[in-house]
Amino acid sequence: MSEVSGQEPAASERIAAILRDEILSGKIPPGQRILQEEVAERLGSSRLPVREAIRILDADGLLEVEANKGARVPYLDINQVEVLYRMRERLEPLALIESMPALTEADFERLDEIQVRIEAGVDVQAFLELDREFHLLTYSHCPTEQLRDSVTRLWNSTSHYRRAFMEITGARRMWIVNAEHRLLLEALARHDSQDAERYLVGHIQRTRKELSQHPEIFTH
Amino acid sequence: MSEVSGQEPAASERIAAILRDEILSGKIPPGQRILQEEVAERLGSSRLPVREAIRILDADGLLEVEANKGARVPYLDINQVEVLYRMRERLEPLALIESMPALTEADFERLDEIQVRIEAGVDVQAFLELDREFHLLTYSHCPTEQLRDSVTRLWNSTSHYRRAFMEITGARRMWIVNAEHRLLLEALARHDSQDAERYLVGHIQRTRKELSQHPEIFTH
DNA sequence: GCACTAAATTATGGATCCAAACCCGAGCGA
DNA sequence: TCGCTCGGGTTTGGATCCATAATTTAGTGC
Repeated sequence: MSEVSGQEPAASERIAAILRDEILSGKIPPGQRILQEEVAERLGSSRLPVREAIRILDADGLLEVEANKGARVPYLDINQVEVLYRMRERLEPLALIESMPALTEADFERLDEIQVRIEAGVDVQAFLELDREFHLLTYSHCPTEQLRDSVTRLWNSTSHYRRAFMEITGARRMWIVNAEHRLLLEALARHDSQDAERYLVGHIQRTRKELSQHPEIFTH
Repeated sequence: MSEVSGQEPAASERIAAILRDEILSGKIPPGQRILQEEVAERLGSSRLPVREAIRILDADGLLEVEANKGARVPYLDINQVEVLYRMRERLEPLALIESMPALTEADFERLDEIQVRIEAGVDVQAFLELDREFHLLTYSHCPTEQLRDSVTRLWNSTSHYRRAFMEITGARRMWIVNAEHRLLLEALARHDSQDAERYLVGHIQRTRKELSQHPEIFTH
């Protein structure tokens, strides 16, 4: 057999993953309507698994669906994004605390590798992907799936605005991100949950404040 | 036409609502498998809207689905429920703060009415429903849908264990709940967000601690 | 020329049928 | 006796077809 995979993921999962990528990468921007038939044809399936995929992405906070009117990538206003960031400030430290004790040596090596690459200077798209992997990796051993999922949802639904922010501000203040990441890593290595939580909250809070100084991101 | 309703909610929504009720009320307990065909026949529809309903309830945290293996109400162990309570301790104060300024006179009247009925003494099922309405009403004006949904998810996925706890402990320590609710109401009436947050966190924390003293709830 | 209406087009929602995966038990062999 | 394999039945996953709701467009009357 050509497929080595042990478990074929259901077609709906596969389609959801593809659409998720396209939304997170900005290929499908906020406001754009998702046409079931168009997606089905493009991905070579019937409309049914697309419908299920849309439900999945709705649950992920990436789409909003209205009965008989279809699905679209939601526009968020500045107040909504602010609240999403405040949710992150409260939930992510909990995920970090739950995950921290189980972080392995391999995790720390990967985290360091990611941070080195960020510091080497990368374009916006690469930074967004690395930054996402960095933080979600620090939460990855959190044993409670609901918490991991909630955090992922928050990252998903704010990704477009993080990109818009980065594209506006460029790499000017990147040294702050790097300093915060380094401090966080150092606290994690010491297994100092208090410091780790403090640095993480500061990191998210600062981002929120800088973001709210650019209301032009939210005009559409 | 006999139906006055302006907007028929989709069948999948209707079915999801029915199943949600049955899960929250305990008619469908943790561990029980959901058979699509059985539900479809019972509710007089085809399997398709049931499938969509299952996706919705999965997103609500009420079901867990596995590819090709169907959906079931998840068992949670004591550690998972502890983390869900810690999430509540962090998220619900935020929802309360966001909602508080928009609470109306009618809301306060309803809150008082609910509390009076709780104090009058009710059975477990009625208490659970009133308590849920009480708290969710205090969050109802939170303008961010994601936050309201997250809080609702947390209430949903812990409801079974709240019931089990109440059935074990009975009304013995109900006076504490009543005192906490009254203090919370009073702080809300004063528009004192600091006090309201403090009382709310204490309320949830105490419940979590009492719950964790009854590990027998989680044996199955 | 503009506004309102009605029909046609388009997209989503639902039902039925078929295919594939999983589960359980019987039978065989070590 | 235990374990493995093979097969039938059950259940979920996917495709196609039809119904219904929304949108757009063409037409008509003022």
